[in-house]
Amino acid sequence: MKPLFALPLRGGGGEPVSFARSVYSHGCAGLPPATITEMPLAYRRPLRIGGRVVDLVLQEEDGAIVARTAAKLRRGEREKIEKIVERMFRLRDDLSPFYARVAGDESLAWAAAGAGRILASPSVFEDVIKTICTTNCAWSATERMTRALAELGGGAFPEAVALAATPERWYRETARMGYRGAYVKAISQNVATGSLDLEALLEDRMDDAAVEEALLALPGIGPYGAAHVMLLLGRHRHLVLDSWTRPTYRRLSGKRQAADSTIRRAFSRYGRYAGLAFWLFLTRNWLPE
DNA sequence: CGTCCAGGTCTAC
DNA sequence: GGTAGACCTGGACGC
Repeated sequence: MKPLFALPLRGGGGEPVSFARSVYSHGCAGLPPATITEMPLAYRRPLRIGGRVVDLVLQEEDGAIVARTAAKLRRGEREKIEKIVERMFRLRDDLSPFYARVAGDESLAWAAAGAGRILASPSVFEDVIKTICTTNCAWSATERMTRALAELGGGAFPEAVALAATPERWYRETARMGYRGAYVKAISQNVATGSLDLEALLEDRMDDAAVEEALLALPGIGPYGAAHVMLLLGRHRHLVLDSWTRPTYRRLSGKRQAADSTIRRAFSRYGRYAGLAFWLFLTRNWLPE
């Protein structure tokens, strides 16, 4: 397969980007959820483009993210895919202030080698829906729900129009989403009609408070979900506090117990990168080395 | 077989 | 603004 394009592994501030250390916070970016150990070699990701599903392979070569596909692309599609990959790796984010901040840090200095690109989905819509599928259930249930969604979409995550047109029965009996089904369908309907524009949350001009407010207004998205989606949007202030991160923090920090307010205070020194610092602190052992 | 709860959120006080 | 209770589902666990 010939390369489609090569995106330099550099962030918005010219800082290094480690392909192997670009991981997603949850199973949210991949379908099916890829494992972290696959990342250093290649990242496969089915992508919907021009009304069909294209299998995209991304890997690191000579300091760049190289994309390939066996599919025949039409005019303009290569550029579209390039934009999508740039968004997924959040290559325009400038993490250099964060790297400067952790340079002398005992627990996070390692991150300055290019970690912290939390892989996002091709669309904010996909990230939001998948995040809802992580709430109040075991991880196995999240995988089941996202697998069902991918299957409905013919291999890639379905578009809002398709989800809006899917009967409740499917949500209940096939995806087995329980009460989440109504949330997913409602959001999909609003996106499909155009009354809700989740992709607008990608705009840099929006401030964090406005993005957070818009996310919290969505059914099924609360403080946890908003913090999670915001990390995927490159807005790193909020800590993702849930039933996995809380005990993991206690285990790694050696604290017997820690209230949310205490954890927040412990990471407040990272300022607008507090949420990213927290996440990297928790997931260091997910990464190679 | 019943209870609990998992990478929470919503509603009703 | 803060806090119980309910909520789909299905695996884990105790009895």
